[in-house]
Amino acid sequence: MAVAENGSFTRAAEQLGMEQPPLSQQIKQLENELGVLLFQRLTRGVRLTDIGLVLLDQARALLGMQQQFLSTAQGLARGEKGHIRVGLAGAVSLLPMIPLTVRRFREAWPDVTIYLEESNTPALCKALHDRAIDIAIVRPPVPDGAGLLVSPLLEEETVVALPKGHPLAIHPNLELEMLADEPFIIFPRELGPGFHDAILSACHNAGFTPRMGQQAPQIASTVPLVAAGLGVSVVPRSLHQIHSGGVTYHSLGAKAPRAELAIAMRGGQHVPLLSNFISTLRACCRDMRDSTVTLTPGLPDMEAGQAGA
Amino acid sequence: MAVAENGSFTRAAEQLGMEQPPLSQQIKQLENELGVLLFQRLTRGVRLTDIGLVLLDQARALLGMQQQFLSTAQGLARGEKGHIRVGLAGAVSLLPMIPLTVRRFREAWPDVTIYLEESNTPALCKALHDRAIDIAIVRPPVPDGAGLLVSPLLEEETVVALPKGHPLAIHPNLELEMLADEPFIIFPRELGPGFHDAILSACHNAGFTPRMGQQAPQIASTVPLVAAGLGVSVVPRSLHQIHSGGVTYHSLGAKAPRAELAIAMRGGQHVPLLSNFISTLRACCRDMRDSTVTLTPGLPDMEAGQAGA
DNA sequence: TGATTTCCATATATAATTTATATGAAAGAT
DNA sequence: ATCTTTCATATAAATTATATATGGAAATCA
Repeated sequence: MAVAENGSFTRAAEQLGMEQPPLSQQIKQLENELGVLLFQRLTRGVRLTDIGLVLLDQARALLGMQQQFLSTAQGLARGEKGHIRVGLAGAVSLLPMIPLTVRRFREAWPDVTIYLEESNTPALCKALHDRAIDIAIVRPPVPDGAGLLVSPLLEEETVVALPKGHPLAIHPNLELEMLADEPFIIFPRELGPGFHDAILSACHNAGFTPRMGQQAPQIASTVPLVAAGLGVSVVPRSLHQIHSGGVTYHSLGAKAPRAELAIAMRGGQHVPLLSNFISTLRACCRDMRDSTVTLTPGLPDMEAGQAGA
Repeated sequence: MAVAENGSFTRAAEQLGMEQPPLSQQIKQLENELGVLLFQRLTRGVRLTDIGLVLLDQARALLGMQQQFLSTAQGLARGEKGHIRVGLAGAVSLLPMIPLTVRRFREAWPDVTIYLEESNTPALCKALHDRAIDIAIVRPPVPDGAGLLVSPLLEEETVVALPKGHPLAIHPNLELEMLADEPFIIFPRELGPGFHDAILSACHNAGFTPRMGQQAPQIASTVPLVAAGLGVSVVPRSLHQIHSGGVTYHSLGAKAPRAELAIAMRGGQHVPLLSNFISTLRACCRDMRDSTVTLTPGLPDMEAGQAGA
C-alpha cells in the first residue's frame, strides 16, 4: 500500500522507516507468492498494474479489518467496548440501586451494552457456568461445584407483609414471635435456599416453627398471595414497592432474618468490563444506604393502594 | 484459532505441524501485544476467556478475508475472476464476431464480467490511457504518444450505400469511379482518421476527389443520411444490418477502400484476462471469416426493408 | 552528446526473529 | 504414591528480515 501510494519504492521505504532494498525484496516475494505482478517498474518510479489496483482495494479493506481487530481488543482490555449480561435473583430488580447502577454505568461507559435478566439463584449459577450471563446478583449460598467467584454485596432488611385488615396490621412494628400462629406464605427452598433457611431459623430462634401455608412460585409472588389473605410472609424490604391489591408492610425487631445478596461471576479471568460494573454497583449500594436510611427510619410499613395507574 | 478449536496447545501445535513451545510463546506474545488474556490455562488444556471468545469471531472473519484476498489474487493470475471493459469503435458492434466473442467468453470464464461500450477511436485511446477501459477494438491508426499496444485484427470490406431509387442502384456491383459526381456523406476525420483517409485515397486512386456532402456525426449515422437522400457513402460492410428507411448496399471492386480494425490495450502488463479475451476474439474472427465468405460471396447488396419489425 | 541524477535490482553481511530440543513444574489419573 | 498429561521456560539452531554497498538503465541537464 505504501508503494502504491508513493509510486516509488524509495519514497515508500522512507515513509515506512526502512531502506529501499528490503522493501523491493518484500514486494518481489509478495508478487511471487500471489503469482501476480503488482507493479510495473518504470524508469522513474513504479506504477500499479491493473491487477495490483484491484488487489490494493482488497488490501486496504484487509488492513482496515485488522486495525478494527486491534481496536476491539484494546476496547475489551480497557473495558470500554462490548456487552455485559447481568442476571438478577428474585425481587432484586426492585432494589433501587439496580436502576441507579445501570444509569451510572451507561453514563460512564456509553459503548457498553447492558442486558438484564431475572431468574432464581440456582438457574443464574447455571447460566453463569454456561456463559449465558457474565455476572449475577444472587441470594447465597451458591452451589459449590460451579467454580464461581462469590462476594457479599449487601444484607437487605426483611419486613412482614400482612393482608389488609389483618388484626396485627395495627402495629407499625412487629416481633417475629407474634406471627407464630399465622400461615406463612413462602417460596420453594430451591429458588433461594439461603434466604429460605434464614427465615426458618429466625423463626426457630424466636421460639416457633412457622405453619407453612400456600407456596409461592417466586419470591416476588408471595405478595399477591398475602394480599389474597392466604397468610403472612417475611419478604425483602424492597418488595414494599409492590402494592398488589392491599398489603401492609411492618418492620421487624432485632430477630428479623436478613436477606443476603452477593455478586457471583466466573473466576479465573480478568474482565475489565466486569470490574467496572462491580465498582459502579458497590458505589451505588454505598450511596443508597447513606441516603435511604434517613428516608424511612421509623415507618417501613405503608398502606397499599390499588394497582390502578 | 487452532488453540481455541483444540482446547490445547499440544494438539493445536500438532495440527499446525509445529512444536508446542513455540506455539505457547506465540500466543503469549499475542496476548502481550493485545494487552488481553486470551486463554485460561487450566491444568488439563486451555480454555478461551470471555474476551478471547469475542476476539475469536473477529479473527475468523479476518482470516476469511485474507483467504478471499489470496483467492482473488489467484483468480486474477489465472484470468478466472474479475471484469473486463471493452471499448468498441464506431459500428464495430455490428460485426457478428462481437456477440459471438462475448457469448463464447462468458461460457469459458463465467466468473468474468464483460462491459461493452461504444465510442470513437480517439476517445477509446484516451479511455484506455485513463484506465476507464481495458481493451478496445479501434480503427487505426491510434495516436502514438499514449504508449498503447496495437495489433491488427481484421480488414473489413466496404460497400456503397445508395438511397433507395438512386439511378446507380440498379447495379448490384459498382466501381468507385461511378460515384465521382455524387455527394459523399462521411463522418468527421477526427472520429476515425485511418478509415477516413482510406476512403479518400481510394477515391483519388480511382481518379477523382469526392464531393463532400453532409457530415455524419458518427460512422453508423451515415446510413440514415443516405436514406434521406443527402448523398452516397462508403461504409463498412457490417453496416448492411442497418436498414434505416430505405438504403441499398452495393459491393465495390478491387479499388474498394478497406476498413481496418485493430486491438488496442495498455502495454507493459500481463493480464491473463485480456490474453484470454484476445484469443477468444481472434478465434471468433477466424471462424466467422471461414463461414461468412461462403454466405454472401456474390450478393453483398440487399434491398432495405422498412425498419418496422 | 556526454555527464549527472534518479531509482530499482542484486549481492553480501549482519541483526532479529522464529523454531526446535531439552527440561521443569503442577495437577489429574492409575 | 507413582505415572501421565500439559503448559512454561531456557537454550541452541535455523530461518528470516534488514542494512550496506554497488550496479545498471533511463531520464535530465549542461
